Amino acid sequence: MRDAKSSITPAMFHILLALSDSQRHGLGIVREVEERTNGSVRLGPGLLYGSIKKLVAAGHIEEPTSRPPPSRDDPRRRYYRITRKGRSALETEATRLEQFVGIAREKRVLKGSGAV
Amino acid sequence: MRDAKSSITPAMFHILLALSDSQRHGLGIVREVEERTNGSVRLGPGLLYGSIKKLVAAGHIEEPTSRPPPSRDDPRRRYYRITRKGRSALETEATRLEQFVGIAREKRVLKGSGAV
DNA sequence: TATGATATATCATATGTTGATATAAATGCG
DNA sequence: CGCATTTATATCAACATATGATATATCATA
Repeated sequence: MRDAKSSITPAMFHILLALSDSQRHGLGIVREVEERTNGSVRLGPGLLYGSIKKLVAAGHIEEPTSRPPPSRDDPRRRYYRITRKGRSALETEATRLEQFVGIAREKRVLKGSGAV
Repeated sequence: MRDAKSSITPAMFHILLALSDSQRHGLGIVREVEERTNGSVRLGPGLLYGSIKKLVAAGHIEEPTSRPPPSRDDPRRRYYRITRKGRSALETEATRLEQFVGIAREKRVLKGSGAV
């Protein structure tokens, strides 16, 4: 919906979150997101590579010059790391979601979270 | 992105959340959402009425038989209230968002929330 | 050296969002 | 009262985002 000032898409949020603690390649991002969310978020190839392209264009992520040691590397892979700008956008979005969860808690939508 | 088993859209989430503590009419929903989110979520007419139509079709919300006393009513309004099914879908989505915020916290993306 | 797994990439289609436009009735005021 | 403004619902074309099939190539291994 109409968000206050240009924010990231849900797919971009998950990609940035996956890159927030480590650089990863495309399918590495997919695995991290799937594991962390218990399979509730699954990024298909169209969404993944399309979103990566936009995130690079926006300066939210970039390809690092360094790669893992050849023993653990695979030349087909393209690695990405989050930029300062990307981390800032991610933080903004995480804070927004936190606010939504807070509203849900106030309205007693979430089970077992007595506090108001 | 590809969510585990048919879930609601972001717009539907906010509409259900606005209806979770009171029945409201269309523009009443818009106001509630805008206030609660500090203006960060704004529902335009296309998204509002389109989403309402789908939520009714899905059995997540319904039009109540009772209306406010004539003194406070406006016959142009169409009121809606959340159903059991809608509340369940809302709870599921709120729990998902809570999980995402938890991940962000673990990855130290959110400022001033020391705990891991 | 074949086979399956991994990896990136694109595309047509489907779904979701935006904002302009339309229509009409309620409200406020000189 | 008469008239402008606000409130209210509704639709639509254009645009953005997501889905899943398809393509291509390389890697790992039996």
